[in-house]
Amino acid sequence: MELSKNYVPNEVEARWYEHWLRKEYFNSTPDEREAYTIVIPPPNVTGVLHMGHCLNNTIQDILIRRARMQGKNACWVPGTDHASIATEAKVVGMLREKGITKSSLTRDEFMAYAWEWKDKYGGIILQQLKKMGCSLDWNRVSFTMDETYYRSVIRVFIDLYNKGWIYRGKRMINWDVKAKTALSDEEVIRKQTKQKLYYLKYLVDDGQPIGSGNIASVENGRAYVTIATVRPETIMGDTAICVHPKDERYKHLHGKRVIVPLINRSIPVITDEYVTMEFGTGALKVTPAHDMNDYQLGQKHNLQVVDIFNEDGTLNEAAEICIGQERFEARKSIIKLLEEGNHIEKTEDYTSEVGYSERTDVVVEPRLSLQWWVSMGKLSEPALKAVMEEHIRFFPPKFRNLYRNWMENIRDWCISRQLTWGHRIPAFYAPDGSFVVAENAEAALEQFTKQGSGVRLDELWQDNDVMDTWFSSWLWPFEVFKGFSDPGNKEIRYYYPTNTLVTAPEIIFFWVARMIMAGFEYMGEKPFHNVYFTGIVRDKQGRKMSKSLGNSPDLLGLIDQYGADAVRFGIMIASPAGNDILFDESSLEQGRNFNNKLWNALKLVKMWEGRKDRESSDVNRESGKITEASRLKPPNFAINWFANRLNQVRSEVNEMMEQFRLSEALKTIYSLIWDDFCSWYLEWVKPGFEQPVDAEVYEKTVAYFEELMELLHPFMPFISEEIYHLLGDHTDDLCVKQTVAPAATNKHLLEAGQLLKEVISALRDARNRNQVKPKDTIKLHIQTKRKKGYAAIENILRKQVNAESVNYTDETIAGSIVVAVEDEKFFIETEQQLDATAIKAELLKDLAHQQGFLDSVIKKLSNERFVQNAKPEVVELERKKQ
RNA sequence: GGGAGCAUAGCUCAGCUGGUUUAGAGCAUCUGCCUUACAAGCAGAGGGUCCGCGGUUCGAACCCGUGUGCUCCCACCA
Repeated sequence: MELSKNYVPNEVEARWYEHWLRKEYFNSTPDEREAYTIVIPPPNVTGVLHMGHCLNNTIQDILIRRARMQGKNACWVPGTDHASIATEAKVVGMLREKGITKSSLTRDEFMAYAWEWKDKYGGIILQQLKKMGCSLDWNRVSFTMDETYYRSVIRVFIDLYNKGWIYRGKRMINWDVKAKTALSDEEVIRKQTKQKLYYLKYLVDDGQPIGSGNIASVENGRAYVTIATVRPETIMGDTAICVHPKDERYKHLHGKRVIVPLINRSIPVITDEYVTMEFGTGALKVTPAHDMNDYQLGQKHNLQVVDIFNEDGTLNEAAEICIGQERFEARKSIIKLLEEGNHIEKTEDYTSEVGYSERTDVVVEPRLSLQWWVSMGKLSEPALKAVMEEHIRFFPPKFRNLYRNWMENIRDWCISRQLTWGHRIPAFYAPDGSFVVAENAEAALEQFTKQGSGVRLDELWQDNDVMDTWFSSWLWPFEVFKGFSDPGNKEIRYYYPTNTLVTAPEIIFFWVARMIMAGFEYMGEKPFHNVYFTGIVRDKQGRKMSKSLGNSPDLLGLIDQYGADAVRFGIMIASPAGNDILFDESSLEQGRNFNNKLWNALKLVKMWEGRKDRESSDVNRESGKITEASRLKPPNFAINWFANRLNQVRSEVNEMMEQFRLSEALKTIYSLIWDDFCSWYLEWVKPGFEQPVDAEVYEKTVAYFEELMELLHPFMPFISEEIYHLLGDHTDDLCVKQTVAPAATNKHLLEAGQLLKEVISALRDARNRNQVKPKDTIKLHIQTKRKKGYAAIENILRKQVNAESVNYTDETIAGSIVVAVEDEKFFIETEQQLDATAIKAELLKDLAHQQGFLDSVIKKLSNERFVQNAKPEVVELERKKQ
């Protein structure tokens, strides 16, 4: 068969993925084997594949494929997340294009559009994962709003409510005035923002009437207090002024009242140690309705709460002035009014962090609102313990500290969202405002009736809010196996706890921590044994990849250009667990080059296929002459050495994989293939041009190559499968080939191989330095105590350094290039004119290095305290160096 | 403000229990090669104040202290 010059991935990839699917290799059902389970972190239905997914899913596929080849029942569950905010935004956008506003639709109508959108676009990302070679069990695709899943989410809500852990409370929340929704703390992005700090004068209320109209001026002679604020538009919500109790400047104000400018409301001066005396003027305006801290202060001091904003961020009647204006408009108007009234003492530029909505990028408004909350105290206890006691292991372990810190300071979780797409809160209200929590209206009515309420079914209405998306995805590891909806079923018993969760550290609190909590609460067992945290994929300059920066490469384009294996290689080669990856296309090039290297090695071996010769020996391969050395069949050394080297690396790779050192494992395999196999082994056994190849050499080489492909397969599944089949007529597939444990290795043989490599490199270096042309042959003289050992490798050595002859000598050969490796000496005799001074300089440099090394050893050994204190084996080691 | 982490070659990273470490790898660079598998290649080479300072130790890239710089998380002062 004619093989193309270079490896062409696209056709190969499509063909093999199709084949694997047809053979149903990725499908799993419970059986007697050990299960190895991974649930995919469900991407948003709105998502398209990006570099983060690429990294994350490549890692999962490596783990799953490896487990599959180790005889485990590998099950990787795919699925998507309904992503309420993101999806609703998409659907609203789509409707807008059609000229439909969301408010003109009923809930059911909107949901119909949303489902239509989901069915049309929601599966794109899963299709893209196939291009990457991901071996997901496609019979198990789950969605967080599947019928039973949906019902489970509702029932979990009801259960937690009945346990008293879900409550409805008026709390200060982050409000997105554009999306008109509550945001979780995690959805608020804090950004340094330039602002102005206004110093406002509040008159002390001395019982004197304020000037006419409703704008009071600060008149000469009247006492006032100055406060600093960046939000003058909220002064109408002020219900107190607060100073530090120990602040001497304001002691005279204790117990007094002051007057809010413009609206002339009289408010008390309170004292609290919360106030920082050094900041601003040391006097703080307290606006409980519009600031998190002020709210807490207000509660502590029993202050009135005056909410001056509507839900869209415009001012309401309670503001008394500027009613209907948008908050930033109102700020301008108020400043103007304050200036007119001489209430502004001064303004300063000021930079501080302001919260912005992750979704709409508008400034978040702290707002009092009735929301649904989960009290986290009880839930977090076992979840914290499991990680601290390493029942769940984190890779890298440094994230345990982060986790503990958060879990120990955990706050209640606001789970209601003012959206339509999602799991609707199962609370039903009667016209009098009372409510019950129930699975449906009929069940709700039953409860009302039991309570003695005479409410009718048609009078009940259900809460319009939906739940935070994470309130569904925290059930993911067990509900994909129906562990909650069908407790104790065969699948959940077999697959749960899952083995490894692979995810980004960014969502350790959003998702990982909550899954652990839900797992313990509903399955009585942790959801996974290990958590592998990937890094964040950044661009070359270290910036996070984002749509707005436009630095996010088109992944499918990259797969087209380089091939999926090369992309997998490129993303994995330099990404230890937990380390951010500075993504650079050059690593994909490296992957593509590696593909080619494999391809060319295949071409070489295939060339031998028709030329194997059972009768041949090294004799006719070299020159036809029978010599003493050639009867020793030098390739035996190469064959035996590589068998050992292969086993050695396989053990190393096993160890690395156990420790989740994936990129190191890949590097090790890369080097085994490129250096040991291609650069050394193949060169050592390669017959001369158009010479036949020894049948044993051929067969062993093919076997080694197949083993290498087996080792590589989890990382680069397509090319390894392709080469495996091109190497031989296999009826099985590498994808499901069962790996046997690596054999023990022969230490001496490995050391001999290492020495041979070093000798060859040293001799080549000497040739290079002395400008001996590659084509020019040399005469090699070896001064060694181990002549016997050289017999086995002499032919390899001769070929590798282009020597026309190899002799053994006890004496120095005059006029030759001297090379020393360990305690062996080599003399290169050549026609080449030698530069004696250069050679001497080289030798002296080397001697100095050796001497320095020796000196350090002698120094150590002559140090009595070293000999006394160091471990005997260490001393022994140093003695040997001498 | 509280917490965590990082700093090793131009770049990305190894270096696990302090001792074969006068510190390694890949990429990049340089030199020489179109050598019948591969120039997307081959053969070699150069490249380091292990962030600074102090300490512990017979011995420190590694342990301790401290300083500097960077990253992330949490909480935030109006």
